[in-house]
Amino acid sequence: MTDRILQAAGEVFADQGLGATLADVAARAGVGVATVYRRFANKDELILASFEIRFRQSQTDVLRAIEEADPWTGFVEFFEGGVHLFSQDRGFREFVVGGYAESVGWARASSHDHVVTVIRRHQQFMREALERMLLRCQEAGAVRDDVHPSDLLALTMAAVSSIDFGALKGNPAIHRRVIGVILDGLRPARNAPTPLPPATSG
Amino acid sequence: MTDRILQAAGEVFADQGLGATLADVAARAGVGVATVYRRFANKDELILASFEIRFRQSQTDVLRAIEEADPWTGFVEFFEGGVHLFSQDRGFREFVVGGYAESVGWARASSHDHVVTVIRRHQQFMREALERMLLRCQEAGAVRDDVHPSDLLALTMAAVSSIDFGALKGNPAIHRRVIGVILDGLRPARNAPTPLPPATSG
DNA sequence: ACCATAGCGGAATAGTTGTTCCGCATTGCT
DNA sequence: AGCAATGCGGAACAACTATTCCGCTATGGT
Repeated sequence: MTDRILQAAGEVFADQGLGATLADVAARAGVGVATVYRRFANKDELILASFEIRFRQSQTDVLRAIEEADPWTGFVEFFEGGVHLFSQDRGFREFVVGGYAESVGWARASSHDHVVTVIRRHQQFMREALERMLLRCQEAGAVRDDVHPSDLLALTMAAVSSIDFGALKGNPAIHRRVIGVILDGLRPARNAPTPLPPATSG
Repeated sequence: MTDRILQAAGEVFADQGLGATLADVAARAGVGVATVYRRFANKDELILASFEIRFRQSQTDVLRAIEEADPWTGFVEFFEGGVHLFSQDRGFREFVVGGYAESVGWARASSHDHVVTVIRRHQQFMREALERMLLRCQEAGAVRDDVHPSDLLALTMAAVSSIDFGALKGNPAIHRRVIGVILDGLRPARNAPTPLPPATSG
């Protein structure tokens, strides 16, 4: 039953965002709210648990990028694939872009500490992995030297945030074009721009 | 008194975001909530009115960019200056990035129509101006040809959203570096990257 | 000075949502 | 079957905030 709730939470948060009601989640899971609370201390814990699969996926994505033979190819695949992950989950976007992870919104329940710990651990992992990915690219001359790992986080968030713009404008693939521009901006030098993906696909 | 309320609203929304309470605004203005409601039909109208100055500023920024002798310089100044505007107003950021302008959040009161009209007018203006700015750059060979005006909006929002990341991380200038990368990505060709601004200034 | 009135502040209202509580059903044991 | 206990659903509770209402005050005219 825990699984059914997690599944429902994942779906509801993915398409309504974090503002979705626990009543919605419960209804979707076909259970009462109390049952949700019996399995998860509070909404934050539920959100966190429902995102654990996303955390894992993100981590897998970076690792794959690092293991890719060509550093730059790995980098590009991370950006495109990793960011694509976000395009399917509005809740996860709000979670990351909105800074929920470190803002007041998460200072609610007694489980605060646990939530913060899990998030910090994930952030730490991502930070280190991104740094390695970046360094590898820079050593190979694939990425300009003046980019810092924290820039990468910010650029990722920037790219992610453009997903909502596309969704809003009925142009769901526009974030791929934004990613294209950003990737080109990260190159040390180039004679011609890498063509952007068409505005409508994906 | 209307002015005092607007002033207070501007300040409160700027540093607490759109979630700020009308009680906060009233207190800041040194008046009761009822007085706020006597001057503005509801919260949306107040928000809108308090942002009108930002709308005007944004419009001025684009126009200046278009009138700048060198198209690319104008473009850069727009991005840096225009986006800088956002860095000082969390509410305005949420308004633009969060898609408040066209999302359900604004389907509240009876003033809905008025609010939507004003926003649409501003968006229309910005869209056209950005398009002109972009075209001018492309004709001068300063910006790659495959960029579309709607990409510009998305890129602007992406850059804006990175402001919050910087604020969160205690690195308030990181959005300037994000802008730097994006601008470089918009160039048709270049031999070396344009150096990014240092991570700590501004 | 008195009165009428416009305009104010803050309490009361209404709606939303996270969280808890309670009576009931179901299940498993004897 | 009878009983106990586990676990459920939904109603009740609490907190928050947009919005409205009401009694009072201050002002301006006579």
